[in-house]
Amino acid sequence: MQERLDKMQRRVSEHVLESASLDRDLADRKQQAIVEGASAVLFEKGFHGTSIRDIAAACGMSMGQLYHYISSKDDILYLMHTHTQEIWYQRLMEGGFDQISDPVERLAHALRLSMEFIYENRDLYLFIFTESKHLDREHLRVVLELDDKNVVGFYRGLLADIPGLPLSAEESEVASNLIEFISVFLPLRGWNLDSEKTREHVDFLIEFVFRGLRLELPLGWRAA
Amino acid sequence: MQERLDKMQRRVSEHVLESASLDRDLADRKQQAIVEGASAVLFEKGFHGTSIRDIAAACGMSMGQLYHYISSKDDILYLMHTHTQEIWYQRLMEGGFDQISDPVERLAHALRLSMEFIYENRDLYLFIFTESKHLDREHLRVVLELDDKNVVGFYRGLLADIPGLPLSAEESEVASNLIEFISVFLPLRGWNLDSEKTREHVDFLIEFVFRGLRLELPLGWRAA
Amino acid sequence: MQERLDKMQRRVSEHVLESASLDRDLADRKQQAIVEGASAVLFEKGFHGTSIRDIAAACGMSMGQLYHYISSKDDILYLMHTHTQEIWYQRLMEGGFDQISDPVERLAHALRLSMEFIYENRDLYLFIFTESKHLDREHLRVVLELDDKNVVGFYRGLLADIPGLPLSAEESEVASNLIEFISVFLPLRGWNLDSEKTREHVDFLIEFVFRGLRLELPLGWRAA
Amino acid sequence: MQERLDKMQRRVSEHVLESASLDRDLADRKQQAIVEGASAVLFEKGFHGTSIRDIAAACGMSMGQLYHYISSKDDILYLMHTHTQEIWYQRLMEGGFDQISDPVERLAHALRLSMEFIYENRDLYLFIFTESKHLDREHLRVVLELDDKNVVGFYRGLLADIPGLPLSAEESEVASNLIEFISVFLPLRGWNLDSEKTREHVDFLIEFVFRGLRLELPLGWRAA
DNA sequence: GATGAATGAGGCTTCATTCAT
DNA sequence: AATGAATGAAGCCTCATTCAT
Repeated sequence: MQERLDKMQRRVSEHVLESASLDRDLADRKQQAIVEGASAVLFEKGFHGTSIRDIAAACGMSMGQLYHYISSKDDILYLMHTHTQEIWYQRLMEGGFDQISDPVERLAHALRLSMEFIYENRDLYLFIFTESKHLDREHLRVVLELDDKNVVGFYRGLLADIPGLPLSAEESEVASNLIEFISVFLPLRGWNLDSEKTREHVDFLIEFVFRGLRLELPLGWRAA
Repeated sequence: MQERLDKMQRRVSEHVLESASLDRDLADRKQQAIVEGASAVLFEKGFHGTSIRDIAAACGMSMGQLYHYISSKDDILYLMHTHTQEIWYQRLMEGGFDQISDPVERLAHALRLSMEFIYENRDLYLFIFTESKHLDREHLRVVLELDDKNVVGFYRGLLADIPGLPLSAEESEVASNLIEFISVFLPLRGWNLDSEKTREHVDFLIEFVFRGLRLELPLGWRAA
Repeated sequence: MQERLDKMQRRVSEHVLESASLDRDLADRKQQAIVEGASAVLFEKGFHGTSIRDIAAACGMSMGQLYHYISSKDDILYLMHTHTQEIWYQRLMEGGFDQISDPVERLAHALRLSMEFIYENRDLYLFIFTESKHLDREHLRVVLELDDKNVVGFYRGLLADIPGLPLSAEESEVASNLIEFISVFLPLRGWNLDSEKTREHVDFLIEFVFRGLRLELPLGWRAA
Repeated sequence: MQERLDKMQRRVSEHVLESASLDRDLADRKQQAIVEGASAVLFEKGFHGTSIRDIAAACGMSMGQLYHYISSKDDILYLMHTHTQEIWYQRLMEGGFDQISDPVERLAHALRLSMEFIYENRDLYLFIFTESKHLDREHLRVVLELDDKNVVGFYRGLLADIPGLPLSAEESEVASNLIEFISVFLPLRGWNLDSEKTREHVDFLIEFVFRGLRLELPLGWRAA
């Protein structure tokens, strides 16, 4: 598991910069700083509404410095995507998710952790999902690939571990993608909902998913 | 029912142009032409990537003429949204949906019609959902309001009509929004899925939703 | 003959702008204005040293206007080239060159007219010959093609008309290119020479070429 | 003769660096390495299209190291010029040119050696001639001076050595410059010509020059 | 009424050179 | 001594909107 995360992280600077003479560690740190520095402005103004000048200012970097660690504005969008996947995965690991042996319990726990995390980072997720179309073709390909491997693939793996899952292979595939989709429902389409009751909404969504999958929720799942 | 559609349509030109001297019918027809003419370019290049020149050319209009029927580029985005809601509603009506008396059957039928329609117009829906963030504040407000009234509200009404629906008020509200969300799943996140099996996927999604809502699917629902 | 000139001129706006809705006449006039307006700055600072802002200012146009009539800075370089070929050809025609029936006399006259014209426009020719390498691949191809057809081709035609020219086909080909080359000698490499004696230098160059070609100069050729 | 070459070489580092503390020999060697390392990139991308980073990378040096041996990017252009003159002169010397006593034979031999050398180094010559305009004023002055002294001056000397040369002083001056000019004809304007027949073209050019100068070619000159 | 030429601020990106490490 | 990260001005180009014709 840990090795997958490492692979994921290492990919970041690989895909963004190729310059031979470059301190890779520094580059990674700076890219991290860019993502963190840029987030607030990007969430507020959107990707197209934010200029490179805005981003440089928000990161406390000069434009020139910025361009040492990215090679185009699109790279920032790309970094936002990989960053999102990384921190999502990290949260799952920190949540002790991988210490649960029962696969159904694991699914329930993963759903709750995921939805809570995504809700906490709702600005980020709203940004990611509405701006992903603006990635250029090559970056988009990589991001979708990573998503398929790491996020959808994660749920695919969870479902596959459940013995006697009453779904066909094709249904499982749809379900894996659908679960990811439903997990971002609150940031993407939750504006009509009472934000004081998020906890209840998450409970409902988890129940909804389990029923949809014809699974019984484990005992005491709400205690999570 | 028909009166709701009328109200929806009438809103379009109201919000876009205020000039009293304009023939309202002509304006509506031209706006229709703009939306239809612009769609292909917009889907291909995205809203920011498409210039007013591109749109004028694609509509076979001069830029001047274009600006007689819209007052800013943003209006076009707004028109795309209202247009989408309109044709969605129209399809539902044409689908004979309002002649079904059993509320559960009506829900099943509405889901199928909706998902099929949305899949047929997947470029449009992808566009709408990824570009909605770029509406300016006022247009956005109106679009969300319309969506809440016409689309979410539509599902809200359907659920309310089901006697003994085993959901709390809060859960119903979440569910109405979630149903709309799931109905656009295929265009928004279906890229991993085999496009030859869309029919199966729609079936699965409908079953998923019904189970999620704790409802039994009506007999013969697949025949639809 | 006149038809060749027309063809040449018409090519200019064809290659530079494709936009469907564009007054072709206006475009041609504006492009002419651009070439004429930009020349002085370009000669002084070179192509790379001159910014689009400089050029716009020198032409009395806004940058936006400039870009209605060109589609990139490179286009200006391209226009300079075609413009040069045009005015060179125009001068030859005005010089009554095509009313001379004896082919050898025609050559002598063409050489003198050419060299005089090129010397008068020495800044332009210096610019053209030293900056041509900076044309992008496609424009370069077109320019070389035009040069081969119109300028080198012109000399090729003159040589071909001379009965009993004591040169092989291969030698004629070299000679045609060499004549064009020598005709720009003064602007390109004349800085060591006394600019008061240009007339003499031209005479010498013409004699040099005729001797090189094993041709006798026609009687009274100096009077031209 | 040798002393002229030495003087030429010594000038290089003199003009480029003034820092007294630098080992002159090391500096010369490094500058040599810079010219040789940078050539390929420069020919491919042109002077403006090549960044200092590109050059440093191509030379296998760090940017810092590069700036120890040059003081500005322009210096590199300057070094390319002096380098060109040096290797040209070197080739002439190696070609045994200075062992020929008959002045007309010497001219013929020099022309052939020159043209062959220039053709072999056509990328370099094309570069030199098209980029010389971008030298800053002071460097340009020096380069032109060196050219006048070493290259044109070389031909001037050869012509002066020919007894009974049927040219006036003014004509000789033009001729010296013209000979240099014609010797770079193939790289600069030879693109229309069949590159398989370069040998023939050189022969023709030499004959052309000799006839132009009213000189008889020495017996057996083709055997060279 | 209809056209499309004109505006000009602002977008992204590059790069020669310096200098802290 | 040697490195390459950092600077920031300046480069080319776009485009929503207006308005003279």
